[in-house]
Amino acid sequence: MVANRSMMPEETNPGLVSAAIQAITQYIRVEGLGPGDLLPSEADMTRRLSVSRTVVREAFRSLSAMRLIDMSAGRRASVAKLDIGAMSMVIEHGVTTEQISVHQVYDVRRTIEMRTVALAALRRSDAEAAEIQEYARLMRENYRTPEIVMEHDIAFHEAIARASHNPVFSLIITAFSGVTRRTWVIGWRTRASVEDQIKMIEGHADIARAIIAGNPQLAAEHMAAHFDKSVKALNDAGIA
Amino acid sequence: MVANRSMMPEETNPGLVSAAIQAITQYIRVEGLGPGDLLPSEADMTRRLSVSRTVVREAFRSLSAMRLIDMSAGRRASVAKLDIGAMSMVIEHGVTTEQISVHQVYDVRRTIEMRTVALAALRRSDAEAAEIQEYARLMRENYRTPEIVMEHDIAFHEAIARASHNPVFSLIITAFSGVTRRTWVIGWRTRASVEDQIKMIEGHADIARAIIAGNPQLAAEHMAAHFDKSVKALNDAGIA
DNA sequence: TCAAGAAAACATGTCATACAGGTTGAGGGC
DNA sequence: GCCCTCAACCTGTATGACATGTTTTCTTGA
Repeated sequence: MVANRSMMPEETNPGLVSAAIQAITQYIRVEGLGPGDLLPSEADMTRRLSVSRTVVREAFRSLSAMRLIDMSAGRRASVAKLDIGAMSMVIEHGVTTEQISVHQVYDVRRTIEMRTVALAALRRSDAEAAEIQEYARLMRENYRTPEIVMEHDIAFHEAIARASHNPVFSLIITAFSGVTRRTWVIGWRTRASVEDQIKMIEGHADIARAIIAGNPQLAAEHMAAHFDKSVKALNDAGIA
Repeated sequence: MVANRSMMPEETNPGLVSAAIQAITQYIRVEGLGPGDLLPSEADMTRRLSVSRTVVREAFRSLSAMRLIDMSAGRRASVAKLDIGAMSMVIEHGVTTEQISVHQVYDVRRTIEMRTVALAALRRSDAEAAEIQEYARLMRENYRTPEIVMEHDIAFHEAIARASHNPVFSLIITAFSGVTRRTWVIGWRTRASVEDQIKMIEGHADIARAIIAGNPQLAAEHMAAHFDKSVKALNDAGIA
């Protein structure tokens, strides 16, 4: 069985697998597939591309790892809904291999979230406003249990990103959540007194109120203040 | 040969491959590997994880597709330098499956680039400043050949992102370049007269000058104006 | 002694085959 | 007409084989 090595004029990597990945993504584009639509079976793809099932499988598997497609036993692969999948892994990888610092992540988050919060103030539905407010309330209610505060904190920021109604913002912010989880507690601990901790939680309530009031400027200011305090906490903790 | 299915307490996907991916990334973290460092061979990993080479290969291949590791024939896989790899594929996928609109991408770019340009004005080295200026010059010089203008345009924005000295910004902006390539010409064509086109190119020169002058406010203003004009051009072209 | 070159050891790339187990739809029994 | 069973199809994993690329080792010759 002879493989066609010359289909892709500008192939990134040599190798049949890369070509197969290209072919599959191109298939999605050409066929105009959307989330949920089924792809050809592996056997089918094997015939189309004239390569072994091994190659096709590795290609499918790669796309699945990036969450561009969904795979599960017995059923054919389908086009996936937008998902952080790969993006969060790239960020995590960058941080764990020390190619990205926590400060750099916070700068990006600050930049983006000053925008998402303003958009949220302008575009949020009532349900979204209620959800955001609820997370702020839950943070206050559980202020004695850092882990729970953290999860609601993260959910709070993700909810704001969703309320911006721009999935790209949502995608990026959610991709950072993993890094946030690994540094959040450190920032919390530098807030020595309970008053400081409550003040930090109240910062979230301020943001929520500004969103509900539909005041983008105020919301952005509160968000900026919140990040400035977070970065200061990281600095105090000696995080590079 | 019996596989150990219970290593990972919080496995995301069922299946040995997902577990293997987790194990490999964890290996990188635990061993403290950085870019260029070698990973165990497939055979080695096969023994460690007690799974078939098939599974290990699919895991390696997935990480390679996300550009978290580098693979090539004959040599062992190594930890990769930070690369857009996966991120650009996620964005492309979102756009081609119509889960992300071009406008949404532009909003994100505007948000981020107003920051990168300000940072670049503050932090750019002389070499970086010269590079940015050079791209602006090349745009002017080739104003008759849209494709060349486009490539220099993209390089211009990427250079600014690099000059921000925050690789995360650089990563995100570069990940959008693919989408930009697919819409740029449309925006160009709506600029009917040569004067409009030159005005657009001069906008880039304005940005470059502000960066060289070390004026972050001015640079951000020029960048905002540039994006406003670009979005208007897309609107005029009827891009949703 | 040492350097160049050959060979062995090791690594990945691809293929073929096999079988277990999940999913789905067709057909038959009621 | 409904439910059940089973066949057809699909993915998940394992194994073995061989081509080809890379590194290490050892031999050989100067």
